[in-house]
Amino acid sequence: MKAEAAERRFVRFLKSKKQRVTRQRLEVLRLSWETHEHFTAEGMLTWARKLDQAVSRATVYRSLALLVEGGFLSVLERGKESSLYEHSLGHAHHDHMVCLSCETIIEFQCEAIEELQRLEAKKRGFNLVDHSLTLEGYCSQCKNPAC
Amino acid sequence: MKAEAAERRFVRFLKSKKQRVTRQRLEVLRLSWETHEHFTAEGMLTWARKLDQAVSRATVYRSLALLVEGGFLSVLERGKESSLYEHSLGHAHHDHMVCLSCETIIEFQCEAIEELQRLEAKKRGFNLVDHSLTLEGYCSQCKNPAC
DNA sequence: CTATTTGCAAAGGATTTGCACACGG
DNA sequence: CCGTGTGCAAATCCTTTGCAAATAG
Repeated sequence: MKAEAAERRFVRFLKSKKQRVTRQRLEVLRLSWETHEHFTAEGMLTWARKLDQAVSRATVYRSLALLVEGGFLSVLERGKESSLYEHSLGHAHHDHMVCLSCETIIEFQCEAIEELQRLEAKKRGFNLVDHSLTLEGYCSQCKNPAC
Repeated sequence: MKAEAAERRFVRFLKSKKQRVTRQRLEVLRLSWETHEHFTAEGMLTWARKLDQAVSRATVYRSLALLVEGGFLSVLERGKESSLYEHSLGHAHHDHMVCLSCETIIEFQCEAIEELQRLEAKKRGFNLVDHSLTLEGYCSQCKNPAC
């Protein structure tokens, strides 16, 4: 999805929630569309401050949460490490493999896994909303130090 | 696996790492075998203090990390929430469904999903070490408020 | 003996919050 | 204008760390 379309959709989303369209919120949305990498809240703050030195950390966090809630961004939580965000609208869902050595993130999709998840959920009368799957290991460029 | 067997194995594990067998470490191991629920570090601290008021929070955290490293416990990380631990040695691997409403945790196993994960990893020359899969949604007792 | 561990309290880091002011609709 | 949103700094929460004293082997 193009940045402009995302923006229009975000404005609609805000209005539907009776929330206001502010410069800061649009800025965070636009910036998140300008990269195809995963980014942190802190990274977003740095970018936003290049445009507007007054943007506050709190606003960046609040805007990111709003964008996640609206499905514009998806989050990759990393335990104690800061969360990574990526714009998701119009991107097919995917999961991640994270290299324990170089921290590279490889995205992958597997419809069969998704289907099995839905099946397992259904078996238990569980109403599936979302899921997160992360594979940990060593990427092809990093030898596994443990072996 | 029985508690005693786990204990013997833990002692062996510690020796192999040239680490010492201490009262505190054994206590944390034993206590983690006494419940079949998931527990937090703070919960473990509370239990441990019933036996020994002097146990420190730091030691509990350090022991839990050691037990995880040795494969005695597995962790369920929950973003900003505190991690949940459960004893895992001798338990088949399983994944979790977490109810967004009542927070109930349902465990499930699906060998087919595991197999597909291995396949996806192999495709990309990724040396798989571990994985975490969590399904979020609403359990059969909680109506999905969003619908 | 002497290298590890422990307990304590203080530090840490990511994220959230309270509040007065700014501002969108 | 009125109710949200923002910026700031302080607070929070879980977890980790530094260090002197205790202790395992």
